Amino acid sequence: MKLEQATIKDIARELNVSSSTVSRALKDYPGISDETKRKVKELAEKMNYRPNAIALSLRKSRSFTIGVIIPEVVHFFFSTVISGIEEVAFSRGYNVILTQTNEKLAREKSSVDTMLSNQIDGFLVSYSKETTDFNHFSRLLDQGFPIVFFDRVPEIEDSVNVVVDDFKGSYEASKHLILQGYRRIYHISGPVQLKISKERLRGYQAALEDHGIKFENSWVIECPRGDENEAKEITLEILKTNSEKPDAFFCHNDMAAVGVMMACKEMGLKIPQDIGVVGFSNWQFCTMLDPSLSSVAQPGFKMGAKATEILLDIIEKKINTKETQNTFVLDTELLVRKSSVKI
Amino acid sequence: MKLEQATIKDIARELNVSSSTVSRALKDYPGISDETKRKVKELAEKMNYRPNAIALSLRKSRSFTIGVIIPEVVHFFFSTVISGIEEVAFSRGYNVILTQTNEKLAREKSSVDTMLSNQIDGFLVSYSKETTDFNHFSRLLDQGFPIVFFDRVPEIEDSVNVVVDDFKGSYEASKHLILQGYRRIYHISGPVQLKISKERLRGYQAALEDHGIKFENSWVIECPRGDENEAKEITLEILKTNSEKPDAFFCHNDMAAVGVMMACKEMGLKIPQDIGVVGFSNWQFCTMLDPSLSSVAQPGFKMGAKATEILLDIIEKKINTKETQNTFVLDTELLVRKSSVKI
DNA sequence: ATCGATGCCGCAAACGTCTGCATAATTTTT
DNA sequence: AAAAATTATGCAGACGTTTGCGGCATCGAT
Repeated sequence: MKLEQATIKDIARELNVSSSTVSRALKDYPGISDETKRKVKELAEKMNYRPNAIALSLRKSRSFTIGVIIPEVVHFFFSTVISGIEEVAFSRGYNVILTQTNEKLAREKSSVDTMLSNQIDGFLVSYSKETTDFNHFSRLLDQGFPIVFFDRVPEIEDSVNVVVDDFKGSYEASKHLILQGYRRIYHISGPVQLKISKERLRGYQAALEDHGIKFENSWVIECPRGDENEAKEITLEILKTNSEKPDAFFCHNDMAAVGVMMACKEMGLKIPQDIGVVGFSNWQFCTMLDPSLSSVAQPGFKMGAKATEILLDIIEKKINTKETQNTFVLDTELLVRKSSVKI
Repeated sequence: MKLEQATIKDIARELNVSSSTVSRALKDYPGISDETKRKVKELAEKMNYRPNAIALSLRKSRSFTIGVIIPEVVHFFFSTVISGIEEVAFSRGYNVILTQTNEKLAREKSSVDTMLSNQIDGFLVSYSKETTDFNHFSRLLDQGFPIVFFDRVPEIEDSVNVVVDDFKGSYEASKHLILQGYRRIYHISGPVQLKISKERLRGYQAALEDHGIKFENSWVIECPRGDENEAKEITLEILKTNSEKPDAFFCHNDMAAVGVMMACKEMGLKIPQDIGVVGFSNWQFCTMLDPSLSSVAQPGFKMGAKATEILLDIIEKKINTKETQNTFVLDTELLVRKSSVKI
């Protein structure tokens, strides 16, 4: 059953005027008498007229819709980003259509295609872990199509990016561990192909060097999936085999940190007395853990809002991609909790 | 900068045929020679032709898009529902446009409006905590517009709903606590205006009665916000003032359960030895807590998938709203972990 | 040679809205 | 009183697709 929606034509017929007049009256165009405007608006109200956005899109070749592509909504961080995106988009009269890639490249590509088919005005993208080739995006960028990348950003010339300062956040977290007296600080790192993984690793290394701690390659362990089970396995492995044991872990994300904590408990090690732990992203559960987990908070809402503002400015030609700075960096905040404070 | 997209007309001009022919050739309609089809398809490929979904929507008065309205994406449960929705929608050729209401009625209403403006083919709705009047939905239902409600469902005649068996899940969880030897089982309940809150309360009461435990009204405490801080406050209050102390808590959701656990720890009570705790929803963090939290798992993905299947069937007229059963109930699963097993 | 059937394709209208241009009616200016 | 300016409205075409209908060949059968 289709919804019988009143159209401009219906109003026009009823009032014995042309659809042009109705269209202009509704939009308060000049050159329409106040009397006519009043009648049109009244009837529109009465007939519960609702403009057909599809027809408008076709006519204007603009859909007032932006496409958002993210890896997974279940990630707390991404879900806060979404809120920021919606907030700005709605307040500026845009709709949001969203798809998650589930970290699959194929899904990412097909999402791009169907969104383009739907004539979206621009993209907001955080790409999948599988994505190493950015042709499907750079092709569009070359044609001048508006895209803003956030969080996970590509290394493409001229792409507009919004990121958090992973390096600094990572540096601060590592420094905090050092100042607390931890010395043998291991790093559970993320998948190396992601730029954020590299940045977080760099921050960690820089902090160690700056504080005169000689850094060992064996202290860095990659944890590609980044979930707690993987991290737990890896940590157990380390705690059981390594001759010189770690006394702290700085983790690429909070899930990994949980894995580390579980492994430590299993080995009878006390946190934070024997082992310090710091995570990244500040998931909701950080405060619920025992001990509560120190973490680097990423401003998800702000990132979503900022990225959207930039994208809409580009779409509305308020800024020019070629002229604008192309990477916007947001600050993180280190939240110190019990897991990293020696008593 | 707009994307210069090739249209059917462009292909037609290039090949000296009419747009009708191109349209039909692309869709393998009968009555077009194989030769022409080949040429059209080849050129379409070469020109990177992508159908304009907007034009199609206008022509067909169908957008192949469904609108999803949920309270908040940060809720783990809802984010899994979204995955289920996307999965089914995409596989059946539909797009998804999503908005969160942030539990605000005004936002819910305006979302309905803009989505209707965008000619969506149907709604998938879990309404906000503020919503007590369902006129904005029942009006549409009366006109035969396809809507499926999930999780939070209204008590409207003829509305099609997908829910989990809150009663049974709640009953099983409470029974489990009883069988573990807990007797003075308190219930931290959700906002009373939500049907799910009522159902969970009923299940809890029924379990107690069936096992000969005399039920006291003071054992049920409403926790409207449902976050851990609120629950913690309330629990501390109970533990400090009540003369006859509880020996277990069955909570309306996992966040509340965390609050209970924090309060117990603060009071020096051991879980599960002194106090048993069971939550609801099985958030990711349940396994990360210490002790791990027993919880009633809701099949979020399945719920999203099921609701979408039903909605699309209604849209495509495969089923008739009047004839079909109108409430689909999915089973929950009690996941017993350490927080509720006396050792 | 005629007829009917069949295969291939184009015309034109429609979906709902906007907008440049023309037109008609009214008022102002000279 | 005629010309010019202003005001209020309508016409028609466009955005990109689909689709009912009709037209023109070609072919086989009678």
